[in-house]
Amino acid sequence: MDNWDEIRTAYQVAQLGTVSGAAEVLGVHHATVIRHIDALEGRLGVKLFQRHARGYTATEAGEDLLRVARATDDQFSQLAGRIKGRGSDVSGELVITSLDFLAPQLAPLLTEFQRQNPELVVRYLIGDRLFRLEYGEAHVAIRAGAAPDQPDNVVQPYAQLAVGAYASRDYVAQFGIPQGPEDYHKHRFIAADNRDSRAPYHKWLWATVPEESVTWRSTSGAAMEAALRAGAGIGGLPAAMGRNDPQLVEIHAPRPDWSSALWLVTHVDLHRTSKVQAVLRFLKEHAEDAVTCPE
Amino acid sequence: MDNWDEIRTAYQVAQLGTVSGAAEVLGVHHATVIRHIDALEGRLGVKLFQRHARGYTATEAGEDLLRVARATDDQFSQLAGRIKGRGSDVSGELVITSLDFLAPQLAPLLTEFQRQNPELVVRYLIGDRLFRLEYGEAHVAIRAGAAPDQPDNVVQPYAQLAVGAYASRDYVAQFGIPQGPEDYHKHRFIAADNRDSRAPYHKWLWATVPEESVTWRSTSGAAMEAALRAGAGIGGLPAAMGRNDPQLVEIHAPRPDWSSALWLVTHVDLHRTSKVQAVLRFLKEHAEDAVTCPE
DNA sequence: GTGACCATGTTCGTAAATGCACAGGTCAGG
DNA sequence: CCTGACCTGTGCATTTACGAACATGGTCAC
Repeated sequence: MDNWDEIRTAYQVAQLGTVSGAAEVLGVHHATVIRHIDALEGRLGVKLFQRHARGYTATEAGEDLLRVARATDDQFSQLAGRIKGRGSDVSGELVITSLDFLAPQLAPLLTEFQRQNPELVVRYLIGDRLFRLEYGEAHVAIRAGAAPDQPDNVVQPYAQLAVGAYASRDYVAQFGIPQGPEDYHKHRFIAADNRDSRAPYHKWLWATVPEESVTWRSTSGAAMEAALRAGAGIGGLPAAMGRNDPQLVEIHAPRPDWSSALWLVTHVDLHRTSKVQAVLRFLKEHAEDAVTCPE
Repeated sequence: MDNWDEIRTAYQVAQLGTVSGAAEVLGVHHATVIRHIDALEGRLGVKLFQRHARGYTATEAGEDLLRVARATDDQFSQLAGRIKGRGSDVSGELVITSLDFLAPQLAPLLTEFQRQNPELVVRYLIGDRLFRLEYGEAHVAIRAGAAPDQPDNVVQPYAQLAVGAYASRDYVAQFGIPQGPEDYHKHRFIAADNRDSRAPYHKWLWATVPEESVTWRSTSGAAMEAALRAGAGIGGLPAAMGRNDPQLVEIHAPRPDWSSALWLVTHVDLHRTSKVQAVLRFLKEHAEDAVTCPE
């Protein structure tokens, strides 16, 4: 039972009773309708209609087809409504991914966006691996560093992430604040456990701070943040986080050479959907509030 | 949501995950598959798939389509099975029509046929009007008289209906048996209330019997038969009926010029179906047993 | 009866859908 | 690092399917 269009044609004929009427509804020539019916009957080996001067009347098989095809037509109509509806409003799932250290800033933003679009289900993916837009794992990714140049990905500049150095009040009470690089050997630093990290702050860190002073290392940004708050040492943080937290002390104000670019990345197939467009617009409008830090 | 073939194509792509795989299953070129997808997405205004080098993965809309189309595919498969099955065995309805006076002979035949095909539902239509094969009102019609020459009707000779003249025992006891036409004016005859009837017996009757002796007239064959049994007069009956009924007396043996031809008529669209073929074969095999009367 | 109208059915030229060939890319395995 | 297999994507030639016109037959109203 291949060639669903012929079934659709037969369905209209069965419903209307005439070839001409079906042809008009379907927007094709009545010769086409006749050919479809003949082909379908030939393939099935059963007459679906009895031909007479007043039109076509369905046989038992035709009546059976009429019932099935009517149900199919309904289902397809509903499907089209759902799909088109989904296309024009912001609902369903929104899957967004980023590096973990952006989670504290992004989560409130996404929550507000969800408040504006109650139909939305937010899935905020953070993992040790990069989620791949090409496989549909996420609608939007927020990436840091050099501009991604993946084909099929639409890249927009999002914000410049201001990064400063912070420590907990406990740490400052115990170790003080370094007045310059000459004091670094007397301090403890937190860093990513990855010498090849391309993040500007970490490149600066490994180049400037004595290795023996980098006493707390982790592959997890969240773990590093937790260690920082627990007083393990001085760590780089987005300025928006460090400055708004009364428990943290700013060791170094954000420096231009520590900042890294943030990019909004979407797959080209999803970029033009209204849902993705809406979230991109929202994120860009609120970028300065949350991610960058005014000097 | 027109063009069901594109939905079917998208369904296969969603199920298999690759354009090439879907193309192979569908028996078309993969370029065709791509064009179908593009056309469908363009019409819906929504991306159904995300393209990447390893294939296509369905978006939410594509997943929705997948569910609906899978159900449709199942239903169409079942439909094809039913229709093809219906084509190769004898089941469902068998609608047959005839003139009413043949009912006593046909009914037992149809019952036996139904016994051989238990799946069959027999609808034996008899009415004051001729049921029309062209409109699908019946699968098989049994007609009497001259060969019908309706277009689109397949006509086969069925049997020669032997007609004799009969009366009830009561009538014979009262009036006796006419020895020849000269006695007819002393008898009572039953006839169709239609001087233009083309039935051979009735044409003979109106031409031979004095009009004042035709004392019981009806437009209904069943009513005439009932009147005959009630002793209203002498009437023509199929010999198979009159001779097998001990309550009836044969006034005249069947005469060749009274007999009329019976025809099996089917609509050309139904004639080749196995169900119709089966019933036609059965009726012809049992024609001599029930309808004609061996001399 | 007769003409108007509507239906199916067929033929033929054309346009749209299809198949083909090739390019470009990714991924897995040696 | 390279190679082969497999996927998508695209321009071009071809075939299939379609639409226009006409023929034919039947029904209904007048």
